[in-house]
Amino acid sequence: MDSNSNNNKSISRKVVDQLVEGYGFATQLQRLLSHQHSNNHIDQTRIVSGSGSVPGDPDPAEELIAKILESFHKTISVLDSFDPIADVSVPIAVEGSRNASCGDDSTAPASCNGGDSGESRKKLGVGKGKRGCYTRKPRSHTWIVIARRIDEDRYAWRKYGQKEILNSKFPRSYFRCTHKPTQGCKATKQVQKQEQDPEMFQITYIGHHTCTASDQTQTKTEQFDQEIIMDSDNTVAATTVKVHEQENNISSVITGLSAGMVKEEENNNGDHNKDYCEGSSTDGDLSLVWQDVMMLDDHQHHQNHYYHGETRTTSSQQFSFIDNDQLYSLFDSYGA
DNA sequence: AGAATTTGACCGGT
DNA sequence: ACCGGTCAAATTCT
Repeated sequence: MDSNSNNNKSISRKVVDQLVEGYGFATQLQRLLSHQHSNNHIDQTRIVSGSGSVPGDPDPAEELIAKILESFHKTISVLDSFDPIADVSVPIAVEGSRNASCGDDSTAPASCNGGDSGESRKKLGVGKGKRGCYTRKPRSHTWIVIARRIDEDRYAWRKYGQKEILNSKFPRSYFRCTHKPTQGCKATKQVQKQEQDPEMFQITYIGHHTCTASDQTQTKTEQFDQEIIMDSDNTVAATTVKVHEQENNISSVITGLSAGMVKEEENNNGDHNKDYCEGSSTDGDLSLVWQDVMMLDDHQHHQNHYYHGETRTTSSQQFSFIDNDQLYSLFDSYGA
């Protein structure tokens, strides 16, 4: 049992390592392509997306592509080399549809706080009506973004907690949707500086926004995904990887590099991220990059697919969402 | 004054 | 028992 789970963990670690590596390459490639794109008028033959490289020209893009392929190939090999049969059962979580009692669900009856009267709240030590009474909800839908800016998403967030995390240099901050009290929006996010690169933040989004943007500037909403993706304003931004989660959280963090401005966490106090709400940053819209990656085995260049949606091409595109359904199903099925 | 953040306490999962 | 996530009073900000 134990050895099995250890084995699983080491495998998943390998997988993640490889993915991280591949992801880094992919990011570089994007930069490269983007750079080439910006130089398009000078040297059109360099554009990789369409056709071809110049014969005899040692195209760095090609090399990167090869590395990417290799990296992801290794990943697949790792998974292949692991015999899932040995591990057997994989608890497939029911996606978060319960959420029983009090908790932060605004629709939930005030069962545990005894009506949540201000009275009872005050007597903390005295037994019931204590704060912190909630039921931990199953982590429904989470994905992780590595970004230099924590306001990348432009939603309106309110910080509700901060905590020192074991083995982490930096505390983790907890945010919930500003509209939770009014609209019961359950979206939350957690922000934590990366140890390896303190300029980068790991942002874990949990749940989708259900708030409507009635009191917000809805104009952003439709474009939200793309905004995250490219953030043309600041040239930035986030190399992102989306990670679905079923239950036994895999929290695989896939890092990426990006350049741009840094915002410290305090900036989140400010107003700049108050103006947007609604539109979900999420799955439905994200391209199925991962599937493409997984198929690189058989096919060759899919890099064009990394661009999501309407190709609102900007020279500073720096993104890539990965649909990780496949990754997760892999992880799940290997019990990672 | 109201909104947002901070921070220590508390709860639940492992 | 420990640790992470949430609550809510206190504090700070606008």
